[in-house]
Amino acid sequence: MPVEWQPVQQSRTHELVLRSIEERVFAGELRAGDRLPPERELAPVLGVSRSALREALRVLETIGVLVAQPGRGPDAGARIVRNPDDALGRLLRLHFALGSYSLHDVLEARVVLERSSFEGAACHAPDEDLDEAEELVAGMAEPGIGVSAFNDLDTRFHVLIARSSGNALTSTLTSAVRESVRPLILRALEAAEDWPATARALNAEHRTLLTLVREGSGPEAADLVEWHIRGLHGTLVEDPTGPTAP
Amino acid sequence: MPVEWQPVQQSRTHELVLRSIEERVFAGELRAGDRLPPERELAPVLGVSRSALREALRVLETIGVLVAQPGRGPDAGARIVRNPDDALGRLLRLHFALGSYSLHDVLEARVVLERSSFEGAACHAPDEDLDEAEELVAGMAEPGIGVSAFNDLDTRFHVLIARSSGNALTSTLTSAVRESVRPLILRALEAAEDWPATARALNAEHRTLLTLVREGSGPEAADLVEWHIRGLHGTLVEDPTGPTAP
DNA sequence: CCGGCTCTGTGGTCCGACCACATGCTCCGT
DNA sequence: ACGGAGCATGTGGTCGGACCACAGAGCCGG
Repeated sequence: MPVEWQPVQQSRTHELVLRSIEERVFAGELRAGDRLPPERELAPVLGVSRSALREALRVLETIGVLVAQPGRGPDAGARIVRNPDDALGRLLRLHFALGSYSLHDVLEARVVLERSSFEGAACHAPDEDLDEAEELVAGMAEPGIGVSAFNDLDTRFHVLIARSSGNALTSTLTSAVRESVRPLILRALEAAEDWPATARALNAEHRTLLTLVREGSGPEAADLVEWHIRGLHGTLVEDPTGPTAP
Repeated sequence: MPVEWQPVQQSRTHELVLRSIEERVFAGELRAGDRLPPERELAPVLGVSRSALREALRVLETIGVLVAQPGRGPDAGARIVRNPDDALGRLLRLHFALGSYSLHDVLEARVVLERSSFEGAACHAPDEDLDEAEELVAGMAEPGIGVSAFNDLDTRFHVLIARSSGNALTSTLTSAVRESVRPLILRALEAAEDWPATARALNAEHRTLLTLVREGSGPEAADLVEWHIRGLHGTLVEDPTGPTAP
């Protein structure tokens, strides 16, 4: 006796097409860089209309597994790629906007992921990344910097550290989560009572973080970034017009 | 002067439609449970063809933000939902198959996420979830259990703990990451030299984990699950036919 | 040799039609 | 008056064909 009922197999054509292409990927027959046949050829081979095929391709495109460009030549057509970041970012942004995740959940996830990022960065970050981070920190220290510009640089700082941690997966997740709360952080910073003082405090933390990473003090950097994130999120509030529990 | 060049705005119609719907979500005008107008009405309102609109809807559907079903009545049509798990799972599975992430990256991500899951579960897990976990552990302890069935139960165990941790986001991420390595773990278990002994060892760890969670020993549970995961991943190997560096 | 032109192939879009299905309504028989 | 069979309606899903915009390939003339 089966332990559980499974939802019956949907038979929408584009899902079948999608499954067919996915299987080729899982089997290793389709690899990054490969090109798919032109839509007008592939559709009749699969026995579906071009529309159905296109919807499947669109799905793969939103997952960040496929890009398509018109024209002619070696770069034209539909190609398998690996670009998960945009896809993951859009996914989390939308779901956060819909209230699938509470602010508290995002906070905890950020803490966990960025702790790992900074520990990894303390071990593996190449110098050029740290130099770039240095520039970002310097940019945030510019006197009279606007809230919006500060937020952009801060995002890039955290994302850069994540990328330099040497772990592509946690890097992607960190970026996506950070991006998903970007508008919220922006509003929080705009609501700050004494913006210059806030900026100075955050900058001091950034500079200390970078120093700890440079000298390889992973655990200390992790603790500080946790404190850094919790401090900032403490000033955030749930968007009153936005997501709430159902 | 802008600090950086931005890629020029693509003008593919379905992307404009997508952006338009996304903005409604971000603005809070579209909330979970809302219904979109029928495709045949919405397309002319947006000034696009039905095909272009449908491609945008398909994107939203793969993100887990929309479901559509034909027919008539209150449940028919396109509805805004919050179902990120399937979307995230498919995304990570495909990208892992394409080699966007190395096995090591996934291991570290699992460690970080599941540590957090078990710590959270030790604090907030409701008793009924732990009872269900108990059943799963008991199921895995059945003598003569097959590798495949064991793998299924093990997956459900880890996912259940993640869900009971009270954090929807880390839960989703944990599930997705665990699912993405499921086939790999399956092959590793199948290749185990002494499967019954392996199963016994894993079961002992599961039982101890559950006990630690029940008594609220978060840090100890986190340490054990890290050891548990690292031990299992140590037996895994990169798929020789599968993803490799470009 | 080179510059411009045309040809060709690609994805992107649009239109109109039909299909499958589930609901809601009507209408007839009891 | 009630109930069930059957039709009407509205929804997403699919299909086929046509056209558009664009970018490279190849030709042709200077």
